[in-house]
Amino acid sequence: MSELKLYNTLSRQKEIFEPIVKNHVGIYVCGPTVYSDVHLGNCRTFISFDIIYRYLKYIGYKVRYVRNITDAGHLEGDRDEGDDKFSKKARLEQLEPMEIVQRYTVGFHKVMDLFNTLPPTIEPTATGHITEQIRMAQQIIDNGYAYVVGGTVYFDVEKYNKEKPYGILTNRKLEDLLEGTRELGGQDEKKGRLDFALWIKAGPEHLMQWPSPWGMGFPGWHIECSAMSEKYLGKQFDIHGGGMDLAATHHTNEIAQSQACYHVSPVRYWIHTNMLTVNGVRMSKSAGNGFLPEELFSGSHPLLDKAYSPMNVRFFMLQTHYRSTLDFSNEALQAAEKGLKRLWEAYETLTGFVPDNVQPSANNMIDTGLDEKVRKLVGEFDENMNDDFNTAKVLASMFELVPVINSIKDKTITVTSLSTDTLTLMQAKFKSYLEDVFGLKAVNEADNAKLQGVMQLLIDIRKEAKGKKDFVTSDKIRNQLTALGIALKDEKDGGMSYSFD
RNA sequence: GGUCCUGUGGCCGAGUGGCUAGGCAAAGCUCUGCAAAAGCUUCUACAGCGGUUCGAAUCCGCUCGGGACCUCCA
Repeated sequence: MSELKLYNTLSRQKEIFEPIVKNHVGIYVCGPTVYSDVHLGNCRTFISFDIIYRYLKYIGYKVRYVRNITDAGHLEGDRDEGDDKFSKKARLEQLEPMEIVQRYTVGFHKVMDLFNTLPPTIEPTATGHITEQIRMAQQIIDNGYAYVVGGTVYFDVEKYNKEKPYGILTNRKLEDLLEGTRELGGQDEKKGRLDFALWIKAGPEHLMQWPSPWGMGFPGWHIECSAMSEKYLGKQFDIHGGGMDLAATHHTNEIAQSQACYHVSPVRYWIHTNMLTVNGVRMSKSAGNGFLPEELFSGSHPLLDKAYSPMNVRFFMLQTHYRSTLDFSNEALQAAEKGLKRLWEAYETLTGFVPDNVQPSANNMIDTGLDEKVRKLVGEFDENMNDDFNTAKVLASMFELVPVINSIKDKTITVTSLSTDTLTLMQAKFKSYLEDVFGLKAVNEADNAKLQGVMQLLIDIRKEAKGKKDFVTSDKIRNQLTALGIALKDEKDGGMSYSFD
């Protein structure tokens, strides 16, 4: 099998993945800021990393997957003087900040569960790691890369840049970055325009504040990820991920903080996922074009024609590479829905095949050409995932196998055309990929025993009617079931099957 | 202005210089009491203009268009 290659933002090219500790992977992903509902764009990132996490496990790594919950310190405005997002929302709704945090954390977990994403192995919160953040800020001060002004601690970007390239992650020079920044006003207390706060002095109006060596205050946004990733993954770890929008500021600052604190570059591979767009424009909270998962599942959003299931959306996302933007539209979702149905039904059919152990005779010779084609396509699953997690290509290979599966079902091809090994391999790989790596599951839990009994009864009655050429009765059964969203299909061998829309 | 990404057939979308991506839609055929499903077949595109090359969607240059980041956002 080929080696896993992944695109590293730091080098702007695909690199062969080599973990720091053999057989183990440490991965940190920036999680949500829980002051409002997660929208679908947020979900895309977490679903992408869920698949990366699942794949790393699938190829045998022991993975420690840390994804934080930001529940403090994220400022509302673009300056270091705004209120914290939680305080603001809490004041607005007359709630405790922690009630806000709890509500949206629970909501986030519920949505992640609907999308069938696995929980991270550690999910630390910023408020649970205040002392770690204070300690780190202090160390950065002691190392000479931060300074205190009136109870606020600032990171000295220009000093840091003299030793290490500050803009390394997004390939920017400090001078260019400075150009894009406004002049410091008279009110500003920080020395450099790019300096950012590690710790922020709290005023009496701030609802969330903690004691520190510099007085009462709360942590800056970037320090939490540096402190928590170091605590659980070490001073240097394998993979750090997040949305592309975080690279330029948040992740750039994380690198600077960790480097200034521990004198080592914290992350080996930076992975960034691209944005979800609506009509070509990025979905975001501030643009007001966000889709809530609920609106999608219920079809209540004005731009949607109908409801789409979580698995439908997950599949839709798999059809695009994680580093490409993905545009969200009715048409695309409907196409994905039909594609998933076709693929999933083929998968269920495949699962039902029993490998034939009969010795090949003149009548059931193995079709070597077909057998090789199947093996080749199945082999491509791993190859394509190893190529920077190309889920779209894996699905393409799977779809090419669908006609083979359906032809076996229709007896156009005999099961014995494939060797037992090949058939078993195909079954195993489909299961591994669709369920374990892609995290898809059957949309309709049709394994309700009573419902199955009723369906079997209707099928028997219809068969009898058809046998007597009583097509009025047989059509009535089928048509009424269709109206209920149950498709009854006559199979080639005289049997009948059904599926739920 | 700076740093990048991007422009693929009706739509969505993969694409490592030479081999049919794939999905959806559409058309025809087969199967079928009818239908649905399924199978087979058809639709063979790479923004424009130059260049490199035996050969480019893929590399280089220019032009035009779209987007992201540089300020809170996955």
